[in-house]
Amino acid sequence: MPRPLPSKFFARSVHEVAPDLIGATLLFKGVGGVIVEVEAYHHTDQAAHSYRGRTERNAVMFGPPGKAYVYRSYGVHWCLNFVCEREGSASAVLIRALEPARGLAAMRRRRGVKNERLLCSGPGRLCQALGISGAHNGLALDRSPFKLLARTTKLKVAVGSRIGISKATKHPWRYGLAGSRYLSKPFR
DNA sequence: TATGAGATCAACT
DNA sequence: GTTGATCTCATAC
Repeated sequence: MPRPLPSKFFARSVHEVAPDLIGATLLFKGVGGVIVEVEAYHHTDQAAHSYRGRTERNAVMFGPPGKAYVYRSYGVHWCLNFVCEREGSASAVLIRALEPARGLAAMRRRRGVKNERLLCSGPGRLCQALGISGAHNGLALDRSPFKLLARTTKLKVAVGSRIGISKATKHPWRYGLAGSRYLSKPFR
C-alpha cells in the first residue's frame, strides 16, 4: 500500500524533492493521478517568481514548506507549485503533468475534452482538471483536500531544460517519467 | 505539422 | 505599455 508523503518530505532542496515527486500520486478531493513531470524553481534563479523578492502574489513561496502555491498564468490559467526547503528560502516545484488515474469523469467534465492524454498534460490543464484555483493558494499538502502518496516502485527519472521561460533556460531543472505518454512535451 | 492570435491579470520598466 | 513558469483555436504548409 502507498503511504502518504510526510510534510518533512518537502523540507529539502528543490533539486532533491523535484525528482522524488515523479511517480508520486497527487489527489485533490479524490481526483488526480501520478505525477509524471515537474520543474524546480529557486529564489536565486532568474526564472523564478521569487527572484525579485516577496510580493503579494508569491508570498506563500516565502513561507514554510509543504504548502501549495497557486498563481494565475497569462491571465487565464492556474498553476500549482509545492513549496520546498525552509521558511524564507522561497523555492518551489511546479507540477506540470499527471497521468490521470482517479476521477476521470470529473476531469473530463471540467476540461471539456475526451482525450485522456490532454486532461492533465500541462500545468494549466491539470489545475483545471482537478478544480484547483487561487482559492487554494497556501493550503497544506498533507491535509484534505490534498492527498499525496509516495511512489511504490523505483523508476527512471529523465532530466531536461525547463519549458516556457526566457531566462535561465539552460538549467536542467525539468524532471519527468521517461517515455510517459502524459508529458506536456517529450524529453530528448 | 507548424506558426500565430487572443484571452486577460499581476508585476515590472 | 510590455512581458510572462499557458492553452486553444484558426489558418497555413
